[in-house]
Amino acid sequence: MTFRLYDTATREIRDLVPLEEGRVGIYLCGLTVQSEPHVGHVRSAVNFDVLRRWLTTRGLDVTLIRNITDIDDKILLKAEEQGRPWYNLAYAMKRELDAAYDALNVQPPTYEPAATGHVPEMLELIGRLITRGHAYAAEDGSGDVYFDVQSWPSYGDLTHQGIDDMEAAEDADPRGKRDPRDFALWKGWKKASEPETAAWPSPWGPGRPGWHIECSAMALKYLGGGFDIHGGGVDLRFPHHENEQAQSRAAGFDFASYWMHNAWITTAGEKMSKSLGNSLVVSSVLERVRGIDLRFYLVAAHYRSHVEFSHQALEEAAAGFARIEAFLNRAASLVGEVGMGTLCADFEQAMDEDLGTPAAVAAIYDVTREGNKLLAGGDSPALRGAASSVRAMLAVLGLDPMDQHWAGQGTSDSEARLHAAVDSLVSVLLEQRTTARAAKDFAAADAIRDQLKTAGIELEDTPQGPTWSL
RNA sequence: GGUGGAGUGGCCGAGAGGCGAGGCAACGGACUGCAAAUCCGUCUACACGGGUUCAAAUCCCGUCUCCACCUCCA
Repeated sequence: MTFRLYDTATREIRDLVPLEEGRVGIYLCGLTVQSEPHVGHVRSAVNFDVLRRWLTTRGLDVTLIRNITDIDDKILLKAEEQGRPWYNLAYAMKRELDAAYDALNVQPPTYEPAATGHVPEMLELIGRLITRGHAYAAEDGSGDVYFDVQSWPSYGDLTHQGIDDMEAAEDADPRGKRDPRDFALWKGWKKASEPETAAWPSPWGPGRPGWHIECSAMALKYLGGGFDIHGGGVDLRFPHHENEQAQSRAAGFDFASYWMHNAWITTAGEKMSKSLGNSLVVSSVLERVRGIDLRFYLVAAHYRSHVEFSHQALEEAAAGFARIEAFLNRAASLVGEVGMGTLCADFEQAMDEDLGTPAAVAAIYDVTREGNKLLAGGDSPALRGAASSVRAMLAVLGLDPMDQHWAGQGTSDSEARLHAAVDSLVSVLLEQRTTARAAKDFAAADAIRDQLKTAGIELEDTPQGPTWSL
């Protein structure tokens, strides 16, 4: 069985055949760090994190590069509005982003290059494009450098558009362009409105890189001239990815073999976008549910499906996840430690077919149900098998509740001690209740149960005796 | 104008010619002193109108509605 992936460029699901056997190179467009990350941003990160984890469990050596765009128009604009240096804003937002990734258990990439650290590589690439006749310095003295789309016949291939069908930019200002569709590789420094710290020296005068060239330069540097998968959100297909591909291939590199794009999360039917101001900032969503619940919600939908975000759906998902989690906890209390078991066949099959996480989750529920039936029989090899299998499958999705990563999010050392203290108190009450029940004094027994419930403690009667949880 | 995507049961959400994905909620049953939890069962859906086929949510034609991208949005 081989892993199959939907390739946006060819519009079909095809076998993933790595350029180098046993190794996979992935470049994921990260964020422009200009504001707090919202749920849509982390969806992308979570999807590619699942891809990475699955390829790794399939025995592939994965190199994942996810960049940070830490210089661009909007960063400069917002920093100006907020009256602070642009690099201060970019760094602060980068830290927010890291916190969001961590809250959702997104593994750090192999490397996370920042645009500002790769200006020499970009200049070299731009120079190469000029030499090959695919780029030119603007003739208006602006210091801009543009890619010449007319010089590259396959421009538009990735998104299957003919260049003549494309709408010209709204602002008819051609600046120094030969064709309105030409895009900037390098943007000359505008002394009047831009800080000196945002300009780097170049053969065309001081300036800063265009957005598209950043990703090409960093992908080529860390993954080589040809690599396996390039990913990002669907909106990046055009112009960003089209431009990346054009400039990279025009410079003589093969670039990405597969293009993978995740769909949107919308709110109220509209795209979640910074400019619309309807962003669901991750930190505020996490005030209502745990990070693991949000991750489960994101993983339970297929990455290419559009998701209409709602708190109700999120809470339903959390309720569903709680059932799986409860099974693992009950199993653990019977068998002791639950290890990492084997993945069931349905799960593997689902994941191999273009990361079919919805079917994979269904497979987890199947095993959970079987496991719950086995629970009545006490400790058994079958129960251990079911519990360890559930745990292993969850781990592939980054959702293992026993992973210490999640433990950090709610169980501090002092909380653990508090839990132990409450446990000893509740145990006394549970003994009293058991005695009362044995004496058929149900009024007294129920009074204890109600009392605990008022305090926020739920009881569960199991064949092995009563247990409690908050 | 160009290029794509979507419409599925009370709700969320898979599937892409034929064996009722799964989850949440609800209801019934088992278990329980009663509950909770768990298990079993019930709720047989695919925007609309045609067509192809032994068989259509799935393919074809048409219609409606919604969404995205078209030069710096995950």
